[in-house]
Amino acid sequence: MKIATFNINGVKARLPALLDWLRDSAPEVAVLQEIKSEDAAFPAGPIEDMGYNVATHGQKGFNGVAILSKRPLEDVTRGLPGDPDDAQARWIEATVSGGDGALRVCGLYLPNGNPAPGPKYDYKLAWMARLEARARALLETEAPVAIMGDFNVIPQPLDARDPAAWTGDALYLPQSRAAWRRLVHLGLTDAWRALHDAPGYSFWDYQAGAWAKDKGIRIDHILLSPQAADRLTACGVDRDARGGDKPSDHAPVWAELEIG
DNA sequence: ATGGTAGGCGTCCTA
Repeated sequence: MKIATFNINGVKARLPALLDWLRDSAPEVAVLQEIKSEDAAFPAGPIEDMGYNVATHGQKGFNGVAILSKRPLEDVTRGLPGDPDDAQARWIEATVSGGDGALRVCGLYLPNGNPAPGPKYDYKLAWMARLEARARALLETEAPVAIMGDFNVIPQPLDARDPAAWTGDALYLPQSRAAWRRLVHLGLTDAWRALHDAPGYSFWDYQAGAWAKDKGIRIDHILLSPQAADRLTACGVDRDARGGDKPSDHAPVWAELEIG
């Protein structure tokens, strides 16, 4: 089962690029971030025509997440637990059943948090604390779970071409990276880092020729529960998508799990 | 080199 995450930065502007990527990479399950669309306006038709079931958790103008799956989506839930007053659409879960087991898929768009310090950074850290609580509950199920999306965290210096440029940024501040470590240390496997020593960038700013100079960062991650990590066979970044026509500023990240 | 670019129903905000 090939699973993938892709921050598409606006589904309306990105629909041709999204359809091209789905055709070329053909993930079984894909989570999307920054759809920047309400549920009713999400262009599900052309995606369903490619054989995907679609579940969205949208919001007008900003944020918004979705899950696409060639197999039926079961038990869909929307919103990260822990704060009933949080109106930002950044979390969606669904179960995808394979022939020999089910995978709980979580798609997330973690708050950027800039400028830091400030209320946006406070929101990021509070959101990460809620994420840790949700991950702990998911791990207690002892089932295959994938928590994936745009984490807006650069875990280590290796994950940035120019780490010094990110000093003081909410994506790289010690508190952000400590919260990431607390999450992973619950018992999750960072799929890319488990299989690769290479940087594995997934984001390049539109500005200042970052893509041309490969000044990237790795912020799109796939975290696996032990029961999912046992079945991990490959992980990759679809860099071609970043170099295409009218690209997102992110590239998709995918993992292959031996779940039939 | 403290700029630069992109998307969204927007005369700015978010990234």
